[in-house]
Amino acid sequence: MPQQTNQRRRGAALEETILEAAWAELAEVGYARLTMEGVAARARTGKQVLYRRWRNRAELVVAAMRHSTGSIADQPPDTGELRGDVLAVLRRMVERQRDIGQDVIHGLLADAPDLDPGPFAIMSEVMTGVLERAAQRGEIASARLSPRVVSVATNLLRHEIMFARHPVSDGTLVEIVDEVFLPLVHASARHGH
Amino acid sequence: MPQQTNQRRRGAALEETILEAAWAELAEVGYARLTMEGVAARARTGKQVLYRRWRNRAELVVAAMRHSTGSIADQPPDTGELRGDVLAVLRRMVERQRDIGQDVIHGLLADAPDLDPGPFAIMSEVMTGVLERAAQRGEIASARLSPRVVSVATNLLRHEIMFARHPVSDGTLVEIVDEVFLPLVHASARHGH
DNA sequence: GTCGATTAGAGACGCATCGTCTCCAATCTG
DNA sequence: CAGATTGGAGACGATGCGTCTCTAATCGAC
Repeated sequence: MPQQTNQRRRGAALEETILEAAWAELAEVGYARLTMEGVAARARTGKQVLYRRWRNRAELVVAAMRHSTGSIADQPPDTGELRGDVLAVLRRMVERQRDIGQDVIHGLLADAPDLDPGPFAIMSEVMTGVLERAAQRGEIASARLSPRVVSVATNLLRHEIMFARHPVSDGTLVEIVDEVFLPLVHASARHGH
Repeated sequence: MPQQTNQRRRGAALEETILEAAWAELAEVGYARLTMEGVAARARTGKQVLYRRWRNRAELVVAAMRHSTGSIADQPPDTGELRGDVLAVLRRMVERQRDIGQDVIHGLLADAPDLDPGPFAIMSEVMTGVLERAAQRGEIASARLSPRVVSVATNLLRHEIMFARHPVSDGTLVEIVDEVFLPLVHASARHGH
């Protein structure tokens, strides 16, 4: 008779299982109905094991998101053209929204108002990079724009994502870029800095 | 011995009491910890009376908000100048945010994703009015701007309200108006919409 | 005014989930 | 091998949900 080791998981391996269980649960029942007991059951472990690692649902979900989706900053776009780059960034945000789900964003905002704002601020940096490359190509006079202008496209899109009832359409992205972002970039050039 | 009528409240009077109780509860414990039992207790009535009128917490809170705060559309600003009018609108939004509380907005978004979007769309109309009056004064060439541009200031502010950890500063409003909204309005004029 | 219809006031109920706690056994460390 | 750590499982009290039930106050029709 083969030795029936129970193969009890621990440490990192266990953590991985839990985060994947949380991610699956999120996809299946959504944030509002995700429960600690549900995740524990799916991961075949006890609640205590979850609470040992994360203080609450919000923290667990944030960890699961980090584990299962990459950062947009990882692969900056490079289409060789400012407009294409900006659109690419926005499209990636929309894609990410689809993966994560609107209800998760709403839920996290409600549950964890003191959430780390880092992941939001990072879009500013991505846009700064895009603009700098456009300036190097000579597409725009200078990348020295007001931070407000730099982040206007990503902020408008985030607003759209928060309040729209349907997935944000590509047409919306094009509007944001062509009617708001690019005109502002060019207007700034005209008036110096 | 005076007749001791119990003065049992009904109908509109009772409803008023409840909405005020909900509003007070909201101010005292916030949305996340507002409970139906709490509101009922404060209004000295039973839960059933609440559930007879509103299907859930979110609906009750929305009703309480409507009852206790006016609409921004009620008194359109008139400073005689486009910039002043837009700033006045944004300031009123901030004021309203202060009255209502960020956590209420987050909570409602999470609890009632199918919330009536009317109250949001209305800001677009307010801005349209402001722009039309500016056009009549001859301040701008035409009020026929892209809807995206018309609502850019209010949308950016709403984004700020959603994600900012502190009350939105007046400086932020000025930035939105001077660095984004007005440049866009003028740029549109140049290219003739 | 009397009388039925309505609905306020109060709270019990069953359910779900929270976050804590307890227990035993599997696994790791030395 | 022995002791320490941690996983697996679930009981526990607390809380609040939304429903239901019961009595009594009030209303409207006559």
